[in-house]
Amino acid sequence: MPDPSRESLGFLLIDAGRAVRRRFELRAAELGLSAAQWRVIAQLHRHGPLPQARLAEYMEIEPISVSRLAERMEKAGWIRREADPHDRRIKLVAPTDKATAAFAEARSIADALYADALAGTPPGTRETLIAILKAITNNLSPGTDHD
Amino acid sequence: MPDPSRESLGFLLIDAGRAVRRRFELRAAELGLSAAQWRVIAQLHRHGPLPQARLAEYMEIEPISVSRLAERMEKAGWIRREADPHDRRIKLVAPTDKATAAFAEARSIADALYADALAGTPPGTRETLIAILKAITNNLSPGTDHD
DNA sequence: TCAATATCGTGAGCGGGCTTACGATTTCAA
DNA sequence: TTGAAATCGTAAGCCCGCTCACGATATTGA
Repeated sequence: MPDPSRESLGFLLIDAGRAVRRRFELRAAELGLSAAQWRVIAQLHRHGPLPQARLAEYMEIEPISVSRLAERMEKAGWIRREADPHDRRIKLVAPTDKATAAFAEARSIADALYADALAGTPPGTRETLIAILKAITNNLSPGTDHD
Repeated sequence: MPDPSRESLGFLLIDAGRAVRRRFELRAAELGLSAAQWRVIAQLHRHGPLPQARLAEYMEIEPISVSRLAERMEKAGWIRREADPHDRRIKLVAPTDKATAAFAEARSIADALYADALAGTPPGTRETLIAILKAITNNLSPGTDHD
């Protein structure tokens, strides 16, 4: 039998993603930052202050998930949520100084982690993997117009 | 700036995994089977009836997660949980006929999904990706003795 | 102008992960 | 033999996704 579980692309993908997340959170535990929270901060540093709806698009999750996430992050002092002066529906999310400081830390944790993850693989593996993952996400995402 | 979010291996991995899971569950919705539940059934068909602790090891999740998952699956009629005659601590998990029937269905859904996911990529991409993902999981898992 | 439509954020409730902590068993070593 | 240690399953309580449903606000079109 062709090993219905271990050879399954989906299983492997989900396993690998979970392993990376688990390791990151283990090492970033003292920062008090989860993987999802780090993703938020990274988006904010990339794009500047954002409405929650925009954040949801960039992260490719649902607005309600951003709502909960932002609520916890605001409570923990990672972000501020300010009213948009031009549109009273919108809450503009911005990183605090604490978030900006943690960003660099988390980045280096992640870099070290990726090095660990790819240890022992041939050179160029990272680029190959990135290209494949982008293709997969593009192929499977409905609004297919990333990057 | 080197695109701190979109180029991040972790983000890409998590995004791709989520995209695959989302698509699978969309198509398997009429089976009433989630990705995690399908993983359980796949393990049972691979290994036969298992104690929950063994299932947790194979799936690389915590026993408590299996506990909840199995509880829901039992209620939905996917599995039975029987007492082990030789060890009263153990609950042996076995698939029902309903699960066995759904297994083949889900398998073909997954196969079609993987084909979609890798559409437009060079031949051999699948094998390359599988090899890399296995390496990552091995590198990052504590008990490192998989396949 | 003003009613229909679209967008924004969130409540309720659920699935699936996790850590920590526990009682019930079994196994093992003194 | 018996007490310590390991193993099994689960309760409690959290984070992070989701669908469905909703009020509030903007935008648009008749």
